[in-house]
Amino acid sequence: MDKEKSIAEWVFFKGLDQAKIASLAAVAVVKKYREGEIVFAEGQPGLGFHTVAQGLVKVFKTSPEGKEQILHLIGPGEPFGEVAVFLGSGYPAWAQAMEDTTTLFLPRAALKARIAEDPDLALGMMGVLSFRLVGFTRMVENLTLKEAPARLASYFLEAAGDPARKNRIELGLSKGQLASLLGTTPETLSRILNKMKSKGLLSEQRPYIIIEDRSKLEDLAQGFTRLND
Amino acid sequence: MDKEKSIAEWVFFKGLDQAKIASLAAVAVVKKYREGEIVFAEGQPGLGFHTVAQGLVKVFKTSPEGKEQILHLIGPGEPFGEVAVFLGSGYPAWAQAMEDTTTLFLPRAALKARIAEDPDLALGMMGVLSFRLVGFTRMVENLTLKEAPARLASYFLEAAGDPARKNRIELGLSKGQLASLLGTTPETLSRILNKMKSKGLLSEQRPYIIIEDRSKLEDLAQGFTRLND
DNA sequence: CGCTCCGTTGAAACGGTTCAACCCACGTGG
DNA sequence: CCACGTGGGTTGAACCGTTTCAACGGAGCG
Repeated sequence: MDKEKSIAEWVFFKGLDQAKIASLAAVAVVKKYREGEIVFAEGQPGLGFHTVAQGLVKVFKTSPEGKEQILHLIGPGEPFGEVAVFLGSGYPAWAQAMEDTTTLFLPRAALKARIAEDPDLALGMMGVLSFRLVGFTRMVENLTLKEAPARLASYFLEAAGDPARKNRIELGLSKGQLASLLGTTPETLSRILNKMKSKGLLSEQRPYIIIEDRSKLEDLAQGFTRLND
Repeated sequence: MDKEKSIAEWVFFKGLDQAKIASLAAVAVVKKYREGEIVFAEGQPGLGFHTVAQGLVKVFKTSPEGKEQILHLIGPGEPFGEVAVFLGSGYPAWAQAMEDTTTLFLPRAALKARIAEDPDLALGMMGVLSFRLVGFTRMVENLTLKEAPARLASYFLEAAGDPARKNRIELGLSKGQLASLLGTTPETLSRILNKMKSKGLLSEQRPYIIIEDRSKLEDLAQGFTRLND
């Protein structure tokens, strides 16, 4: 994941020409958050949306007992908090900076006005929303149709990238946070990881995970195989 | 859920004037599906999207072992299959008619052209996508942060509507399908339902469910209470 | 009538969580 | 420089919700 990107590469601005980008940037507000700081709370009125410039933000839900489920991790160039803008509602989840983070904040009114006069921007935004939706369908599929080992395997394969030449994964996350992203607990994650290592599917060289047997990992991810064979 | 709506009431067309609706309808194709018929398959190229005119469609994922997870139920006036249009990808899930169903199909190119020239349409579409996204956040929250009884309770409360005067719910679904929507099995659903009845939370008068104790049901839905007290 | 489909019930098995203890790396302050 | 506390990670064992498998009941329909 790039630490920094030119603004023209940002997902949200992709394909726009310089003039349009400049006109958007003109109404944007730079905001800074310390590691651990809450960017917005669930239910809080959605006055605009953010795009991460530098840093990492997690979007998540919490249960009354304090358990958390991460919905997305947002890195540089990626937007978050968009839905509240279009629904005119509160934010549907929490957002918190996982590192010191800088975002570009676009106020709701300004954004809607721009979109209303610029079809390219509108189409880009719809692409972003659609992409999110596909991500959620996969997430629900993983949570309900696959067990934890398969979810972890899927995660590693996705993190390694499709080109599939890089078998070394840097998980820029604590294992506890990874567990929350995968909808499980740190304990189970630890156990599964051990089993994967002992079966030769992967190894660990902190802070990296090395995929040792990609095809077996893929079988696991798709539910063709169990971790108890 | 209404059995039929005027086209101007459809989610997707809401707020558009008659001329615009007419121009969209002109490029739309009416399609008919028998109960059980597949509307589109996962991965199949997304050549356009549908809006249900009459009937009911389920959008779902399947596991290799044949288990299914319903993502959405789509009723009259609601669109489905939109994301493939904006991503230019295949459909991310399956769609199947649960009753005899008529849809209005809008080809991809026509839609994109219309959106490019009509900001209202674009904003409407973004509203639809955002609404879907919020639904997914709730779904993931329910699946990972709540247990099955709480999910069922949430479902009933939502189905009863917020105005909360109507305590009689018609579930237009087989219990097996409801189980699939809630991410569980018919057997567990049956057991939970029985427990809820025996605890006086609700009763059943086919094909209706009657909420008998709304506040207890709410406590359950929010995880304040367990079904074993 | 008999078939099929849906729903229900029971009992066993399973995956995952929970709780507790423990380890270790690290940073802080005496 | 060492003692100490802290937070992330790991391990073990009991527990729990849910699934699975099998059997059965009833409604609807050819």
